[in-house]
Amino acid sequence: MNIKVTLPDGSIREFESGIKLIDVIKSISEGLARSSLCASVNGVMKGLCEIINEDCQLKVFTFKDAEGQEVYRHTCSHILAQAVKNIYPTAKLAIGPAIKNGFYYDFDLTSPITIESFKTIEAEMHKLIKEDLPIVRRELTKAEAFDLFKNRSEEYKLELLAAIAENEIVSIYEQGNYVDLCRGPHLMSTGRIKSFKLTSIAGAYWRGDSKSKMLTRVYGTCFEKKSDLDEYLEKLEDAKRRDHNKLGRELNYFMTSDVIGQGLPLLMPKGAKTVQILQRFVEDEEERRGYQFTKTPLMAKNDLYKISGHWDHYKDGMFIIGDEKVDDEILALRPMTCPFQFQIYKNGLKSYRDLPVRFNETATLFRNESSGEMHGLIRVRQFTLSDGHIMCTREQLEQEFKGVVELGLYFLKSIGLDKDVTYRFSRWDPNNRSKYIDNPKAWEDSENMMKAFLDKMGINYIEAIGEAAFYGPKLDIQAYNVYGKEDTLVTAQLDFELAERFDMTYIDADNVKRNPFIIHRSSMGCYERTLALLIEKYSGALPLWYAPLQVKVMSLTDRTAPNTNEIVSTLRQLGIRAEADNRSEKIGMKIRDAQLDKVPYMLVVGDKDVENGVVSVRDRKDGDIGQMLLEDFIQKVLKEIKSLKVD
RNA sequence: GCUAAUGUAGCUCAGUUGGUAGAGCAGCUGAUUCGUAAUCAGCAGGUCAGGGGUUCAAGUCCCCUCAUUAGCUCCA
Repeated sequence: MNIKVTLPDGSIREFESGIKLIDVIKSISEGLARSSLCASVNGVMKGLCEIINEDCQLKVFTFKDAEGQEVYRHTCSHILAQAVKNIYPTAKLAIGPAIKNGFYYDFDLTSPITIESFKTIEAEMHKLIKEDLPIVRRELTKAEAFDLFKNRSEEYKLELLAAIAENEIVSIYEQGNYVDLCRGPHLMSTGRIKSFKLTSIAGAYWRGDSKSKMLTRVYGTCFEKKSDLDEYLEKLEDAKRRDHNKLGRELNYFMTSDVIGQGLPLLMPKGAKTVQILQRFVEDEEERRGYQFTKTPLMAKNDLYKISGHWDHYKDGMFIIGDEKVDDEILALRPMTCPFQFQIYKNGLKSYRDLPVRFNETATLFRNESSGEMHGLIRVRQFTLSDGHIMCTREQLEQEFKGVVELGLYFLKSIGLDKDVTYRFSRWDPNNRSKYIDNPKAWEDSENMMKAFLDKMGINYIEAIGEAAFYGPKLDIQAYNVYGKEDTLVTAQLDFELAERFDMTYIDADNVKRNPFIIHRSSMGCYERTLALLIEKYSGALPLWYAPLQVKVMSLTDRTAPNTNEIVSTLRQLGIRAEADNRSEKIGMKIRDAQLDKVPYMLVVGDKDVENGVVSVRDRKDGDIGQMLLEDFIQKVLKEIKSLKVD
């Protein structure tokens, strides 16, 4: 019997039923057969050894396709597992998927794997690849699979099987002496893997549950071409060189101290200067956009957090002063600003004519992150947020929400991060209600509302279930550090609950008391985190307008030291951040130091410059750009600052 | 919090099977006054993260604490 197959180019060919996919592809082109890794048949992913026996639509994937890469890397994770089993026969297999740029496999080991063992494991993997073991897919009943993995003492596989429905058929993949429970698909044989490298080792909880056993996770990466692998590894190395945690310390933006404590970085003059510039910029711009600036206490009685719900939902994350059993009054450092600004809103009766009320605050917050979470300036225990809350009517909500998102984007664009973020619509998880205010109707309403706003604004977002705040859905603008780890930079949140809890009201036009809607928002995120991301993005060479030092003025000889001092003082009068370098060093040395310090402009002042009334200008990127009048240099700098800062 | 790695001069690092603590850069002093990424010489610099233990002897071996890093979990 023949079947009709619609080929990738749209043409239809007939084949004998039961033909292997690889043979179908070979009939299209030998070249494609060599580069193809997997295929989809009527939209279902298949390995190339699998057969087809019905009319179908065929798509073929190579390493150029995400589908092909995934299968390729997934197979490489199986080879890793096989190698580990060969070397450590007592190792138990957990799971081993493909991930972005690579793969991992989780093992339960009796003796630990170290980085030093990577060489041995990689050698074994090379051996398995060289043997070019065929990878065979078999389908078993759940009971058969259970027996198989029981005989092999793979307890984790048994646990995975237990979660599968009783009468379901499961697939296993075999290569040589190795068997894995796996949905697949996989490559046809181990020899298809061309270049790989094990990259790191880490602990990971079984099934991602912190109550479960900690397994050993081995990470690796693989590519079809050695050159692509090398390029990727080089990119990783380059990213590490930009790590703010290293660069930020080297360039004296921040430091930490053993006696101060974990997650409590100290911003040094350079870091503090940039943060100050950004804060002033944010505060001024928000004032223009109708925000009123507040300054509220850094701590409060726990009664406040009991009303807000934080005491129930996030007590573990707060620094609490006093012992409930001993003290009458318990204070807590604030982990957020909202209930404080809410108290200001409540001061005095509000009319609908007063709305929207927009409060902003440069708010220092304290969150007791668990010890393993801290990361440089990105995750810390004390930070300063460009915080704010808007109280408005239902009718004003869309306009206000839009304003919040636009403001956030404006700031991101101003500092240069707007192209490096993704948008996440963070929703609640109806299956995990203990984390949220249990009011499904309100969740549905507010999520629908936010979705409508986002769609109307044309924001390209992904939805994330279970990432909402406990009081409402969020739009999170996500940024990525040099390791690819994601963190929230800016957030805009709808709150349908706290106004009622805090008895925040306004008198509406019909003389009825109503609760306002609340938007919780940040506009530039928290400054420590933003600074970290900026250092990574620019490798420490921050754009002129918020670089801590803008101009270094260098004397060529001791004779011109008075001139550099005078130039520095002129620049400072105009608000340009300048410093003199009058050391008795050669100019090459001074330039080297200023370059390493990533100062945007260097002015060399020698006898000739003084004679001609000019300065010799050096740009940190373009090098020596020649002599110009100091006045012209000033105009150039001021113009550049203006053009960088505002869209 | 969990799994693991790391912590030696201001910085980057070396330090062998346990036997008196090392280099480069930075710093200080002196000389040099120089035109776009390191001038030369001399000097000084350490409770080897902190604490406890084993040993005739500990930077080195063991235990605890603190901090840093990667990943997991968490992230209002």
